[in-house]
Amino acid sequence: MLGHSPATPYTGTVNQTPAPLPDAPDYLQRLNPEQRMAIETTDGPLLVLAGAGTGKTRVLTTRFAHILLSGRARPYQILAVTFTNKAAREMRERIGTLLGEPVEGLWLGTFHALCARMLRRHAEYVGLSSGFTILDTDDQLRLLKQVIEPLRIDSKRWPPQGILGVIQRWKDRGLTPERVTPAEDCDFADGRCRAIYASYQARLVQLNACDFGDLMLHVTEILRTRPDVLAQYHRLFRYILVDEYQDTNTIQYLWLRLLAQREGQQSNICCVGDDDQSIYSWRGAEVENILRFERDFPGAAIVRLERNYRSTAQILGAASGLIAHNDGRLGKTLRPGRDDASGEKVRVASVWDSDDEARLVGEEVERLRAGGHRMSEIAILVRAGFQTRAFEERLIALGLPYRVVGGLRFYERAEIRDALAYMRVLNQPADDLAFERIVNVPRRGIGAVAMQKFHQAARDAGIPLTAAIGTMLERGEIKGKARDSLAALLNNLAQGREALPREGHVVVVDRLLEESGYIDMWKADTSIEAPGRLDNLKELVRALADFDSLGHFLEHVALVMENEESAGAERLSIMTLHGAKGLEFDTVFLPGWEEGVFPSQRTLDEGGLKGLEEERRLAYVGITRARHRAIISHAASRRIYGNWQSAMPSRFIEELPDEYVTTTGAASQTRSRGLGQAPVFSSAFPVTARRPRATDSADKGESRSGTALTVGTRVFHQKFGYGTVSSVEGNRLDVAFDKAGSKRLLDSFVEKAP
DNA sequence: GGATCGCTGATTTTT
DNA sequence: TCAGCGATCC
Repeated sequence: MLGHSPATPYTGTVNQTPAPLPDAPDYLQRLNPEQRMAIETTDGPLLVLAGAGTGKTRVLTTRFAHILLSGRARPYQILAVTFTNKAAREMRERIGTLLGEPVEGLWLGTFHALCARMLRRHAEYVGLSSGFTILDTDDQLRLLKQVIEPLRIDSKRWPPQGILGVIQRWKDRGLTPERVTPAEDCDFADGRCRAIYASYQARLVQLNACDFGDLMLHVTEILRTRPDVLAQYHRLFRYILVDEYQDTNTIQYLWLRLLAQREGQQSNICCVGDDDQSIYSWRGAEVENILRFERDFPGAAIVRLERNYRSTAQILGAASGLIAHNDGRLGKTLRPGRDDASGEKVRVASVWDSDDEARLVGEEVERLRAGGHRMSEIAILVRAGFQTRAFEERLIALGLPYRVVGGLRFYERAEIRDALAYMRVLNQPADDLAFERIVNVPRRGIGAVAMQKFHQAARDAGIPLTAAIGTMLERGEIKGKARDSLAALLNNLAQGREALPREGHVVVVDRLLEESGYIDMWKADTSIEAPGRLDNLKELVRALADFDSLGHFLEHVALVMENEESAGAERLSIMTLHGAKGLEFDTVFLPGWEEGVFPSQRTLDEGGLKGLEEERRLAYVGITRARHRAIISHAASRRIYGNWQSAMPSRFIEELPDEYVTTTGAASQTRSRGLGQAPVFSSAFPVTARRPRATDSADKGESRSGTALTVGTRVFHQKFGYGTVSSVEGNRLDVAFDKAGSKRLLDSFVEKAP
């Protein structure tokens, strides 16, 4: 495998560093030789291994501009793929800046957005029509439940989410129902997943809809089976650029390979990625894709970007030392791009518990703020969501402005989903899932029983729900309140649809939301959230005006679905390590580096090396987010699911090279001085609030310094109370506590019982 | 249709 | 511990 031969830095078609020509165009000035190589090696397959902070985005965008400006291709002949909308947007903007004007008609976007665009052109090949709806997670699940229901599957044992997960994983691997072999289908839902998958797909076609996975799956299937369509794209795309290649899953890989491998021509595909930052295997990403690049594209050139312009030498040293513990890497060492001998060492702080940890971080943030540090340049990066709470509480208490990144998104709010459902039915009357969502919102006296009847009628006649209800109304088969309210709703929708070309989508949607009573429903709501929801709805209608049609708007929402938050606000960010990928901050806090938290308990339980290495990459990503200052912390005891558990420092802490790290608190004692010391809280973190517990223990600890603990010794722990030492292993103890049971902990957190 | 009770299970998340 | 869910009751 490629990973075992990382010796040659550059292979294949390129072996000379282009000399920085004095007459090189402006946009190529002030790039380092590796970057120039990555940009100027335009033809033939190229893998750019771009370490954290090595100017990856700059290379990608400059390469794009270079291909255009050197006359190698027209803008629409370059396919540029990213994972997130944010990355796509950033690329588009920077290309515009480089070229001096915004460029139109680019094939630049996320895998899914590009596939949606392609699928609209060829939808008929997979039984859809070009106006198909893209379902969100909610709809997917609802649809799947409908499919499962008649099968009488025990939803306790086999939750629909689980089945949906199986289906999605198949889709990630490029498996249509026909391609799933019976052998693959036995582990879940008594071997009926394959059948469920098939009927789920059939229902989607009936609804003229597809889910997210289908965007990739359908297009790949078309490219696989329609040589004429494939040839068309081969002729179109002369160059392909891929960002974050290490995150591609199998279907994305297949899609790229189909587009790149052209009969009788070389593949001008350039993939940029970093195997050390692959942290999404649990989502189907295959690091193998990047490790295998040379085999897939023979004659591929490889360029390594290793000069890091982001972080201090100390931070890079710590991160590099850590990631060196992983096997099977493509091999890459970050070198400081600038001279930064004055940089601070990475700090590792030991604390008692999560409250202490939050207090420590809060104090340090206050200190930084007082020193003029920008709040938006500080981040607290956690492994998992539950860790954020302690920090939030502390920051609120201190009055420090923060935001938790990655909470509920705009599109996930109930009122936005409702309003979108109204628009979807307006746009496509056959959208049963959307109709179901709104039929009784606001209340129209339609219960489960009535819906059952409508469904039956629609199924029998083979028509959409709205059509079936329309027929039933005409025949007088619906009575009472339901009759009037449904007639009014269908009337609103029909009139809106008819008025659409005349009055425009903004006016029509606005009126539909008003006349259907949806807006009134929230006006009548007395809860505190209601005004906010009305604001959101106004915002949504306002956003409509940015699009030339309802269809385009819905497409955008389905694919982009993100919350455009007020940027630039002076707040520190709390987010997960995953969420921080691609970002950078002056100061980064990395709390919770404990066995069982980071690496996570689940990874430890699985016991595999792969999982652990991914956690280590996550740690690497965390450290490399910091420009100037990284502060790692670990607590000796943490409350997990309601009870206190003692925690060992993360193995990743031990893996940091000593010369780049300074430790404060208990870890420093255990790392360098060994047994018998109580936690000492470093003066590096000036204590403003009094911490009686910690201080007490430190004092007592010092008074008995030098006393070795042996098996049978009676000890006292601040949280667990009294206990007896049952084994000693270096500085690690097993203690049988009288009340709290048996725990494993660092000797420095207990003291000899009086 | 809405409130209440008890059970369960609890990383990481984009599109 | 505690939120989120489904079942149950009014």
